[in-house]
Amino acid sequence: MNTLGYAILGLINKQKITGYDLAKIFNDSVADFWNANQSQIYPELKKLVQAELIQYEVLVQGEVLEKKLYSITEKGKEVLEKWITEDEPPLSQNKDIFKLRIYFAEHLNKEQLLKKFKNRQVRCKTLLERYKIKISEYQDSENIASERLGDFLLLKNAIKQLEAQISWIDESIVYIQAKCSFK
Amino acid sequence: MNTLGYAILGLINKQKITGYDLAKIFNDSVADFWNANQSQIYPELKKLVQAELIQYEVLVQGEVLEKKLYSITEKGKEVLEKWITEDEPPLSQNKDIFKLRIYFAEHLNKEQLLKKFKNRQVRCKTLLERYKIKISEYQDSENIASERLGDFLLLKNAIKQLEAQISWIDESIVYIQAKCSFK
DNA sequence: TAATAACATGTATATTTTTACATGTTATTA
DNA sequence: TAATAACATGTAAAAATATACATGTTATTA
Repeated sequence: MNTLGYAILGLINKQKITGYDLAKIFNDSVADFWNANQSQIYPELKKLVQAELIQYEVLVQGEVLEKKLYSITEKGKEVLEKWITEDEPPLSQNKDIFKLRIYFAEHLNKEQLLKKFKNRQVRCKTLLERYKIKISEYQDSENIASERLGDFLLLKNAIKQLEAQISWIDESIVYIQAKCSFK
Repeated sequence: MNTLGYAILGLINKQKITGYDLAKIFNDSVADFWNANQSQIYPELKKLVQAELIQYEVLVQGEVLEKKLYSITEKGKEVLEKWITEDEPPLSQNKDIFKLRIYFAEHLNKEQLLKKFKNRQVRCKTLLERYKIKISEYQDSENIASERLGDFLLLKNAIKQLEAQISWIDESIVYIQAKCSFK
């Protein structure tokens, strides 16, 4: 079974959920460390049902619209538990087109390079603001329910990473501006 | 053309190089923001040759071993230049199994969770040391040749990101240890 | 009430990436 | 000199992922 399967299993374990809402979670909350689109999610759900790791009940909304509400099975819980406690793979490399282009920075002149950094800066700051709003919902960080612990820790992580990213961008901009020997 | 093609093009543009050495670069220097293995690299090289973006000369090493030394063409330079100056795609999401598991932290008890974090801590610190050694080669950071500017900036980035990661891990460990309400 | 946004589930196709295989050479070192 | 690690190029097949399509429903709002 692949990682996406476990990701879905873990999300379904948190709450009964439809495929559609799973897709939304992959685009929102979880997006910082995993993602998937609906064309992956629906087939994967089918596989998980076949493997008897999840099951579903059909709800009818309105007159006819059927939606499948998935829940985890006992077998699913066991499989999930086992996977979570497995040893970690090596540190993952993160593909990043922006960084790849910066790596080839010699092709850019000062203005072009600065433009790239400033564009990235805006994007990072925007995202950081979003995360900060999210984390402000955890006022009482001393006393977080265990089912929200993961969310909280990863939100902290995302914020730290973004702050580091922004700090790097700021320093790079200063460095590039100061550098006169530039084509 | 896909991003890997541009990555290879950019690397070949820095220096004439063999497929084998490209693979090494993808596992070493560039690994922090892009990677590829030989089964992707060789077919991609073929495509680039067909598209006349690169060319090669055959070198003979020892008695019979032929190796292909690739270099960029004028057309290749133009294509590369154009790609580098393109607008950036949205911030990329980085899939990370460790974070995914932490997101499901409610399944772990205190010791298990701490073990995961401490394991990650060691790996990050090891990598950080490697990067710090690398960056120490740039003593005179005021005066870096433009063809090494990208390397330098990205090394800085990798170090900042790792430091942020480690700081997050440290704080998380303290937080988890202090948290008594734990199964 | 008509238009539209959001909800909901899926398939088909193409692309990308990984894993494993397959073959042989050259340099090092025990 | 025999064994081995590193060098070197590639293919086959499987798995994962992305893009686009296809269809229809329900809730909102102008």
